[in-house]
Amino acid sequence: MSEIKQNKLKLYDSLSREKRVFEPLKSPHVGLYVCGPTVYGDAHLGHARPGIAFDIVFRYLKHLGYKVRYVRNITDVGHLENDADHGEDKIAKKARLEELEPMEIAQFYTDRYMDSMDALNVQRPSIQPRASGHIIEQMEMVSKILDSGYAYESKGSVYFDVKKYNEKHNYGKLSGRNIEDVRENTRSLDGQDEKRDGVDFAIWKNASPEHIMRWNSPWGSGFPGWHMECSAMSSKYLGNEFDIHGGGMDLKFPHHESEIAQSVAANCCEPAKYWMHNNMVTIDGQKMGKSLNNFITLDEFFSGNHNFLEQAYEPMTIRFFILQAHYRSTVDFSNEALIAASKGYDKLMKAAETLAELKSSDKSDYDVKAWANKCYAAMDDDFNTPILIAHLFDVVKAINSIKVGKMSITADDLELLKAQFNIFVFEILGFKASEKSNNSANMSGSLIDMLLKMRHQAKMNKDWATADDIRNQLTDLGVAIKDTKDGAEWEL
RNA sequence: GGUCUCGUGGCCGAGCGGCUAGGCUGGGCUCUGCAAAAGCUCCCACAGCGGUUCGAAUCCGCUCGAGACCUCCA
Repeated sequence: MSEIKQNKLKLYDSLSREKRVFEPLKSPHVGLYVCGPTVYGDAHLGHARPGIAFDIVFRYLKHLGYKVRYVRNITDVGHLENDADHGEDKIAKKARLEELEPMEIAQFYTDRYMDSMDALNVQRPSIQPRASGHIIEQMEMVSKILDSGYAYESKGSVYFDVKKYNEKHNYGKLSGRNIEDVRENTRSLDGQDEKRDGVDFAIWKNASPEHIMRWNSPWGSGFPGWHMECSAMSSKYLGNEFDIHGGGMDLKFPHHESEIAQSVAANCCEPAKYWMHNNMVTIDGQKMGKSLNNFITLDEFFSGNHNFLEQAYEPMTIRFFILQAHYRSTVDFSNEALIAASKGYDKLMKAAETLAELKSSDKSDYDVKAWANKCYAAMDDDFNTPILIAHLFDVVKAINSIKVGKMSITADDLELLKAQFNIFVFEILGFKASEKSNNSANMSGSLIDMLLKMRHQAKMNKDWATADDIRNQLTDLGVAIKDTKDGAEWEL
């Protein structure tokens, strides 16, 4: 039996709209389901948000000792287009344009998505199920809902009967709206005349002739409704009731709202004990998204190849930037903010190196335990990473002070500090030092050390011209020289 | 139009009844042959107007402004 760390983790539950103490249904096991990407385009900064936010949830829960099964789906089928492409699958549409197999497109962008997430040091979920691989499960769930009487068949499609559901249950409880408001504001969609009520939504959709992705079903040739995949796959891998369901705020309605209704109708219970929603990334104060066409892809950030970008940004800068804001707040993108994040991140990483070489003495001026407790308190308070990062910079100051000799630390405290610092920075926040150390780097390191010796000799002789010449030339090559009391240090 | 969020210093962003985070930027000082780095330090903000309170950025009301969802969206 594994030990769960003593903690008072609270998380904000979107359904009850309050912070609740986290208590898993079947401790030490935790089931976490997050809505993943629709793979018909490159991942942009907006996709990094839930990727990183729930990576933190995943990492922290594991750190606390829970056995977490993290499921994040890949949507490669099912989302309807509006406008000119009534009823045509988004992926199928793209496929037609590029004359590729739909699955080829899906695979291509799935791989690209994974690459981007890997670059951001987002840990891979335990399971990444594809919607197209779970058509049978989805059909089974549609049947169950029909059996329970909360759906009806109409012209080869199956619709969820919201009105009937709402008689006994509350459709709208998650997104905070009532069925009348929804009805009034529903615009006319394809297939509206097939529905008994405008608020009803398709759980199985009849495929029009030009629709490429289609499967035979008891109701005819078609494809699953928009929200079925998450309901079917979450219950398959995590059970009818699991702990946490996450996703972007923009999915609350209608996606998550409908998921709840489907699960109640099919399985007689609500799927998740806690609902978590990350907020949006904005650009010029507006949501960055596909529909507004104002997005910048992660690859573009990494390469700097975009008009908005003044420079390229390291993946870890993006990660740091996102974690400096709380996941439930919007973050506004700007070059200025990213450059600031980049500098702050470098400072943190330098401190990590300094810490590794720190020397202890016989007394401590820094209360390491109190510091660590504050860090845990920040994480326990709904994963408050900005506060955690603020505490990290507090200890960075202490680390630098100890190095300069203005503060001191005992061997025991130093050991604890190293352990906890690494836990918070690398294990929980998931940062990683940039990989500079390889053979050629070692070689150039030796060469730089040699040049520094020559410079030291020149300095002894008060030959400032030579000393400065060596330093300036190294600086031009991108090697920064820092003179300290113990001799010169350098970094790339 | 409906539902709901949010408006914090030069910028980004926490806090959500008192002790006024943190990062970036800018000024000063220490160290140093100079520089860089680091340390110390300064710049004490909470959209506006009322109200509650001994006390409000934090609670309530109104006004103004921004945004999200209501359609695929992370």
